[in-house]
Amino acid sequence: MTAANGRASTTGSGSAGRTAADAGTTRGRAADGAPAGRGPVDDTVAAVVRQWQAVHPHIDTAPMEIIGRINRCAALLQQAEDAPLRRAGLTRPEFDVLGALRRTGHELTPGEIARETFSSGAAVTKRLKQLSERGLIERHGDTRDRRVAHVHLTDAGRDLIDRIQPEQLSYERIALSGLDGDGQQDLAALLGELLIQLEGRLGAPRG
Amino acid sequence: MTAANGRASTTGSGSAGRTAADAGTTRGRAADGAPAGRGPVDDTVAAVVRQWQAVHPHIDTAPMEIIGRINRCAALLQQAEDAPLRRAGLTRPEFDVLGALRRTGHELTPGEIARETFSSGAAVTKRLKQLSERGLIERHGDTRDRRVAHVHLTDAGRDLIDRIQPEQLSYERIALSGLDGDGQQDLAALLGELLIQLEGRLGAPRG
DNA sequence: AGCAGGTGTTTTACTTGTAAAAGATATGCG
DNA sequence: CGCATATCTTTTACAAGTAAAACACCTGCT
Repeated sequence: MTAANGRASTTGSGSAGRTAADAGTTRGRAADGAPAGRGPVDDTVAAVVRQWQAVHPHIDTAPMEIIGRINRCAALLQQAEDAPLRRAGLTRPEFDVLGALRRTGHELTPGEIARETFSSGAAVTKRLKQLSERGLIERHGDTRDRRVAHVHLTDAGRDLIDRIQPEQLSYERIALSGLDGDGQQDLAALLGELLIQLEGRLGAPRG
Repeated sequence: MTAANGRASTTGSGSAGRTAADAGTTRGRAADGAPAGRGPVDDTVAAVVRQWQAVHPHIDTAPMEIIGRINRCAALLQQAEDAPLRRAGLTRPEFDVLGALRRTGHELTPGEIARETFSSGAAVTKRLKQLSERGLIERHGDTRDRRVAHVHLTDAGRDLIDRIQPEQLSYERIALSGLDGDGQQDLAALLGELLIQLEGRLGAPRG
């Protein structure tokens, strides 16, 4: 259950949560969607940004407002998402292995699983050992190339992922429900755009 | 340098990177910004989503398209961001500690640092030990309440963070440069909205 | 005063991840 | 054929993180 980190930084991020004013918000849809009421709510990243600006009045903090928020959202969502998995006694990385096997619909080699789940081969080896001890997956060697193994879900593994995955999706839907439908679509599209750039640039060529 | 994870999952995420078509994109601004050329590029999350839809034709994959992308972006950005820090021999969590001290402008107790950086007290204890062994911070006990310690940057620590933080920001700016100015502002605003909801719901009350 | 209970920090025991090396095969080329 | 080199997976040694317990110290109440 451990090592489910929860990073949150951006250029020295973290945050407090005090203060009140308004600062790095934008035009279009922003923090002004609220009917009338109480002053603009502030996320923790905005507070951090303000602190940095007080220290270095001239810096351009735009990157922090995106990257800091991505990291912080990832951390908070992971905490929330972990709940359904915890109940099933699975870690997220383990869940990802089962998910990869389920959604591809066929056997995978450890190397393929590593690529599918963006983890190191060594980490996958460990996870596979545990998952097979729990009877959720099985492995057998390739007959042609005896270096490679093939991994597949057992019936139990398949049942488990099929039971948990919908719970997981529901959980996520609730977590995102603070954003309306349009907001969600816009956010997904923007993140997709960014991701394409990042994967092209930083991600492996991955033919 | 270790334990700088790099999670990427959403409900059994991970991804391949094959396939080509188009699927879960949205209206408004999307993957159609390219002048003419080659078919719509696809991020890895879109491919995963398609795989799931092939397996369970009726599921609503909307949450995956946001959360999966947030996680994947976070993982890729962290890799990239780590570069400048690595050169300085700092891990991200260590950098966050220095950043918190620098941006608040005053001494912090270990507990405050833990809150600022969203980490556990135990983790902070370890980081402080290392940072002080490297001469970047110093600590002294509170005279009133001898349980508490006060931590402050040394001159060396301050010089280090002041040198690295701008590099870090530049790095981040480049990483985000695939998105135009409007896209960045919209993204920051939407993430801020989401974050406010998440922090209100999942984050500690944090008065 | 004296103690029950709370708070700030560190320690302990253990889990998991990583990098690099080791194993075990495959493959290509002279 | 036979070796050098590349590939797939696992092992090894080690670095952090976590939860829970241990410490050390305050505070308030009787």
